[in-house]
Amino acid sequence: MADAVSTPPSQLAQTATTKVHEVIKQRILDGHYQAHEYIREASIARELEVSRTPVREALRELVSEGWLEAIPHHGSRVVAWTEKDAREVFELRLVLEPMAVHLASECMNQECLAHLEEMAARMEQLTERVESDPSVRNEIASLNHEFHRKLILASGNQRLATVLESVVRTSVIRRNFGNYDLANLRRSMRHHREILEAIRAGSPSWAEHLMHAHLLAAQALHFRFPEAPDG
Amino acid sequence: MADAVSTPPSQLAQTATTKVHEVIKQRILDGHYQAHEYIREASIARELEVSRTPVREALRELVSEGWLEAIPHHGSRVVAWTEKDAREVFELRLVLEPMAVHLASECMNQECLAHLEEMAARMEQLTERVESDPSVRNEIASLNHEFHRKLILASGNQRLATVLESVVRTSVIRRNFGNYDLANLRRSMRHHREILEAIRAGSPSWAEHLMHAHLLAAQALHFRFPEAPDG
DNA sequence: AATCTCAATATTGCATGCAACTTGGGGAGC
DNA sequence: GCTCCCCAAGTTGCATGCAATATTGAGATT
Repeated sequence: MADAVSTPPSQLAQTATTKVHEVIKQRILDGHYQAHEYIREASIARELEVSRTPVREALRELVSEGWLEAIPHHGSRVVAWTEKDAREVFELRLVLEPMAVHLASECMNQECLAHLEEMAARMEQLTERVESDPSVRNEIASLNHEFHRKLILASGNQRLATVLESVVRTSVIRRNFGNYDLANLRRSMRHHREILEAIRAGSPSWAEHLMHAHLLAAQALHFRFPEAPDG
Repeated sequence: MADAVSTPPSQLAQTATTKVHEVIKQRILDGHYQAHEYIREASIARELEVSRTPVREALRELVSEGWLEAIPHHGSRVVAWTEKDAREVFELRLVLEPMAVHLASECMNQECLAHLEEMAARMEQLTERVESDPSVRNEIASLNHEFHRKLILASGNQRLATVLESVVRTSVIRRNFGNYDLANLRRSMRHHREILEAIRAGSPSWAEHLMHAHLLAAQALHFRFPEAPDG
């Protein structure tokens, strides 16, 4: 699970800059770095035993990607998330993900579809264990993220995938499923299966509207518990 | 027109890095740097009389923003645009801009609407001069870009604006209106006025569908002349 | 007591030198 | 003549030192 969400800037050449980039990104996701916390070049450089140069380059990238915000001559800090940000992200997902599923169902190949069905099945199995072992929530969340990602990539529109990832990643990755009770989890999993059914049936419109409903359900739950578990 | 499309990374502190950033971006738009041309750190540093450090940082940013692509240990070069890229961008605009107009018409204030109407009127005036003075095409294109940008910003969704700008900027900025004959130009300008009418009438749905049609017309013209004037 | 000034400190911004890596060409071997 | 290997040139990757700028706290002034 270490390299799941990572996206090496260009190709996967392990250079010092990319290493710093990944470490900081992971720490933001982990919550190790909190909102509005400053990332000091010298301290992270000491800690990772590199010079300030690759740290500076990694920070620049993270700023461009929206993880950090830079204040000239003062430093870079982790961006803070407001309720408005969450609304903006949902607004965009509500439009882009149904579009992606529509496109994906028009050009989906059997192999990819089978893989997605397998993922959906695994998530459903895990869901039935969530009450006896709460730690599987994390596993489900990570599988869910990967499921959506794969589905979006299958749209064939590379830009759409890039844009969606850059919009989604920061917000929902961690908190997802914290609010879900067992009934809502089961419903979410059924949505996944049904979307794949629609794709297999060759109905882009069916798949598209299911995804729309799927996200509206997630949105409703999200705003029912405004600042829920891990805020 | 110099600072029209520029977006300083964070705030407008004129540092060497931002200067290099702006210069290279402008040169890509100008066509001074061609597709797949490598930008050598040392040469641009000599030319702008700075060291390689700010150049490297600017290049990193430009890679993250999608203007350049980096090949580790080999260099950064201007991205090349294929027909597939153009299709992807139109697919995204067709979904995002109507959405933006819908949102904008729900929260538009009178001042902003008046400004947009003024811009639309100016463009219409310029259109009638395009046959006697072909150079006004550039002015119209720039006004058009600004019109769409303002409209999108009025949606109130900052992320939507950021995403759209990052998707649109590279593709259509330069070639727009090269293909348009007078009839198509006039129709395009009428679309603008009608969109504003719909907003003033308080009908988000009307405005949204007009924008959709507006972009479909542009798309049709674009792909009618696959590699038209300034490719 | 409140406020303004200024200097000390912390941090980023930039320049330079060297190391690591990629690439292309020439020569040895087959 | 062809292929492989190795080296040299060119380019990026990184470390270090210094300059420029922002912040903060103490002390002087009102």
